[in-house]
Amino acid sequence: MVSPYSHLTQRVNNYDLASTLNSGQAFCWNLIGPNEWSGWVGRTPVNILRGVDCLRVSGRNLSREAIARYFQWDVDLSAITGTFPDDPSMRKALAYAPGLRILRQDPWETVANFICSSMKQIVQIKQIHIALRERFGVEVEPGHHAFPSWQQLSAVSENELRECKLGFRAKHLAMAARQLAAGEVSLEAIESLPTAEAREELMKLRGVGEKVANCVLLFAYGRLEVFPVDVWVERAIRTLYFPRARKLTDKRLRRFVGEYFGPHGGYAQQYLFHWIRTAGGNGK
DNA sequence: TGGCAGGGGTTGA
DNA sequence: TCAACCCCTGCC
Repeated sequence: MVSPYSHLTQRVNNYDLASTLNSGQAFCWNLIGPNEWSGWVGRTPVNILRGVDCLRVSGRNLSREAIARYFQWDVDLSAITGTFPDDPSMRKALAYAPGLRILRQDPWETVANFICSSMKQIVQIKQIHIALRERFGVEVEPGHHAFPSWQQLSAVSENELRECKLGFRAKHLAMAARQLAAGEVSLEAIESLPTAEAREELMKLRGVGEKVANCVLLFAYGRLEVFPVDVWVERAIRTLYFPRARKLTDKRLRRFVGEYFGPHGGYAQQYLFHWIRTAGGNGK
């Protein structure tokens, strides 16, 4: 039986869909027309269109609740950005993409994506993501393969994963899937843990260090205070906030970002990262 | 067209 | 603290 194709329309203001889908937090979205993207919410393939004052989502068997949660369109963005520190760089980053949101993605898909992200650029991460879907995912609609679950990937060999251009990350992903299958870590249980303990649990997974764990906490578990520091952000923080510091240890930098950027530091980080990466940090 | 450097990180010694 | 891990992209 073919499930019904439907549309959902949500009135929004201050939602920058392009920046949100193109800011290195999700890897399953493709631009298919002016202001229109094709991608996934969990195991549901959807298209989303940015209208003048609304978002229009189309797909089969849409759940408004699941879509709203993924796109976080009910979130009061000004209440979040209002807690950001008021300094020249932060103001420029905010002005550059004022409606940028942090999505709420599936934990396993996020773990897998970020295990694959190490030493890779966004284009390459997307290629790996697509290869994993097409090779191992279930075809839920003609031509649309859902991202493979950890149950599915736990039965896949390291060599088969290597064929998806994972390189040395193949071993990490295969082992992480097997650890989940063996019950060593529960992604569901992490939902209710305090952030520090949740991070420790995630870091038990092979291929998940502090940076990847922080990305998963921020993009999948909604821990908006968590501030992942990668080489882009590190460079940006050093240039923007410590231009004259010859010696700024990693420890001091981490303490600074944890304290300075406040209760939604992860959100602030996403604005800075997107601005630095796409505008070069010069406020274009 | 080919050679080379370097990349959004983790692991293990 | 640091090399090793794969291999793709961008640049010359």
